[in-house]
Amino acid sequence: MYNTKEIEKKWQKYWQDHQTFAAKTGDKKEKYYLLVEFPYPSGTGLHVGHARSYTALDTVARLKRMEGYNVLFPMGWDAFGAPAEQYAIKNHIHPKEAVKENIKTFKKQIESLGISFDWNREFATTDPEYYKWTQWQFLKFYEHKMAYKAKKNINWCPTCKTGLSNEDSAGGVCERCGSKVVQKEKEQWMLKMSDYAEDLLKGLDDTNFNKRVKLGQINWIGRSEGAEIDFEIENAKEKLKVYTTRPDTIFGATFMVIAPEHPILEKLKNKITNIDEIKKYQEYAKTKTEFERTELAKEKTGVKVEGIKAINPFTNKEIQVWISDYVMMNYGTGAIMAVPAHDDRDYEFATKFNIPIIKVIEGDTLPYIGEGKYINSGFLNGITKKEEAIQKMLEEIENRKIGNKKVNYRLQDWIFSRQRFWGEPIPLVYCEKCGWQPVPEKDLPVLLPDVANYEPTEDGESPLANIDEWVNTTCPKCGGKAKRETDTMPNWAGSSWYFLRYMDPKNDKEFVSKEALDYWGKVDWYDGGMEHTARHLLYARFWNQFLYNIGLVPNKEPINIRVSHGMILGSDGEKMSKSKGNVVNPNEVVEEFGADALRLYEMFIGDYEKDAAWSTNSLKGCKRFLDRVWNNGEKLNDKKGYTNESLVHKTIKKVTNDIKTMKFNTAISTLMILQNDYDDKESITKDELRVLVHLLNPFAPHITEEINEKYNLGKPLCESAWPKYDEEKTIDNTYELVFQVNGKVRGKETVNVDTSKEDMESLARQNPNVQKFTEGKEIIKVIAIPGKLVNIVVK
RNA sequence: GCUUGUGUGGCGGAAUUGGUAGACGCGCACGACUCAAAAUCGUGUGGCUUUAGCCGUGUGGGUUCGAUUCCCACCACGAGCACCA
Repeated sequence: MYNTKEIEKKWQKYWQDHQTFAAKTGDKKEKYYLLVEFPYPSGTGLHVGHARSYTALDTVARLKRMEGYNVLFPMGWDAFGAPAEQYAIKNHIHPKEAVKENIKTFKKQIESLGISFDWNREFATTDPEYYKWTQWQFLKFYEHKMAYKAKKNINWCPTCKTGLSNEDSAGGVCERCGSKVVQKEKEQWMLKMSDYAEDLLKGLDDTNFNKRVKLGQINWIGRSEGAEIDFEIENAKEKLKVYTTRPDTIFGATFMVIAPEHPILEKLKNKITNIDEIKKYQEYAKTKTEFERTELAKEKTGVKVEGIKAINPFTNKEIQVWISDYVMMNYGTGAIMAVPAHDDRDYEFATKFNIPIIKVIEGDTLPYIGEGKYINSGFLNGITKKEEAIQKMLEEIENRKIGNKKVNYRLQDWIFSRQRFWGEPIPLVYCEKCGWQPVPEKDLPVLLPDVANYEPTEDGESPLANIDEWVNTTCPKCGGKAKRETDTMPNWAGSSWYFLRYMDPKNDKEFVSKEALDYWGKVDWYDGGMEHTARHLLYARFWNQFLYNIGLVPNKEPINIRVSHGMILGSDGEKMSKSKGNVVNPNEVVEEFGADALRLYEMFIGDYEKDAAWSTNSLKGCKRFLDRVWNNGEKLNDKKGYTNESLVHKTIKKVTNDIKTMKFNTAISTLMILQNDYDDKESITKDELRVLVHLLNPFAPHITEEINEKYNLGKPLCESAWPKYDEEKTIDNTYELVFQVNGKVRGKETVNVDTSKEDMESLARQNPNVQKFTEGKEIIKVIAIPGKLVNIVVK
């Protein structure tokens, strides 16, 4: 038989020695840029899920190369992040050491799968040569007033004295110590992503993302059309501005609700008679974690603001003002007009606190959300169409100058600060005299200090704040004493532009050369996990659009196609995890069955975009198929060409199309059908074997190259042109004509493709079994579809 | 709750400008080889009845000569978002 380990090693070395996968910037061939999300090199090593997506795009990459494209298929490491930092704190080593080790393991594992990455372009986000440019780009944001500092709440563990990500504070408790997480206000660097909401939405039209990916983006941006309307406050000059998508229901607005943090409370505190109670509620709202606000706060809470009243501008009636945490300060204006008859939340609130409810749209139940006839609504009465009522109301609001149309987005500005050690330092310094100053370009990168011992600070600052010799510096403007910003960038920063760097990874003069940007253009095909299709993709698009707007990149949208692969689950159908004991280690699979069998199986497992459960038996089936392909070598004859031409040409056509449309499983089953045909033959030609191993090569690159060489079928497959099919030869001369009576199959006959409808019909009538079912019955209709069937309808 | 996707044999899954449902693989059964087992090869494999047929793609209806495919209602499961006004 054959030794998978020897074969794999041999061909991996061949590809390395011949630089088979090196992409050439500026090459005359047409470019094709394939990208898989670079992994976080965790200590646990490669997951079979990584193998799935890498193999999938590797298959496409190998096909595209053989079709004559200059393929860029790079790989790198997204290596900043909390796990490396925590590991380092615990073991008193620098995180870069841990990262180095993990990358080594990961790389070795990926290489053992024979993925055709161009390793010449490898880098890690943690390389100073890389994060220099991440910092440089941050300064571009700063320079264009797209970065600013603002107070924001962070999840805070009072015991560990550290800020926590939402993931680390799931369930409202600190993941490490179990203490209750609270909200703490902190000054943070922000990127003005909300300015780009409309562009990020519109830009989707210039991409070929599939529906589910586009929807993810659209939901995240969350565009809504409505109006801002001013409500007067009795006895005060202040007006209360609300945002609503339903101005048509304003006659039913019987109270107002404002967010606990709303600034008007401070402005009107002298008029508010229950200010202590209000303050108490504000405190209560602040201590609530995100978890409590969503999970536990099923019941509405709130406090009536005594002493002030608002006026409904259309009914001119006094209405109550309440504060409640179901209104968010960071969306709209932080205040709403509540229409309890026609909004679930307002209804719940009004019933709980006995606030009047006025119906303005006819309907049987309360709250009634649907469309209907307007009542109790002055000039809107009698209208039945929502759109019409909204339009009329908007005109009236603008005529009376009490408000205007307004589009809102859920998309918020990007909180860009992290109080962590293991991230890109934000390259700014603070000078008492000159304020915030960017670090000059010549001083980039701002390196992380080489210390092995660092602990979180008492007050939630980054661990960097404790390292005096690093913090203290001079002001680039006045030369006086200054302090560095100690916050670092989020993990998302480095991954927001890495696809650009791959185009020109060694450049120490620019983040990417213009030449490389112009040559490689967009990422043609980007694959990643479902968990990244919302945020990461949005961040990357935002970052790129910003670079485009300041003239640094040639395309506004950086990615053409984005696909999201399904997960590989354990054999029990559950997500793989150590605790469940259902983890499959790709190393062990390669060891026992070989890389080709693993690759083939992961592509055969099912629909690429869906989750799939691991099955070692199915894997063995794929291995058996490879063995049968190998055994073809035993029965080669001296003849030339294909004995079953139409099957071969059909196979070439289907495999080619299926790979390009990600139907990897059916591509493989088509190859299995071809092999089954060869198995039925006494002997096969070299041409027949060559075409099979060629088509199989993108999936199983090692064994196919070995067979090709062993039987002198031709030059190495990776250096040969992809097989072409002849459309004419895929068409059969005959087909199996189906006879139906009343839609049921009653007989079949092989006929010539050009059999006329008349002949088809008479063949059907002559068929004994058809006669049996039509005998003594009245024939109403005969339908003849050439190439398919004849259906006789009887009564 | 909203948005969205998916429901096909014992299992993973094929097939949709509406036209032979179950390709391919796994598993299983029987047979060959073997002292025996594994591996391999061959045959069969949706269910029910057997010369032929009936039923069958989550459930109920509809359109059609013909529906896994189109339409309506419902059920189940998964994913994403989650008090966004």
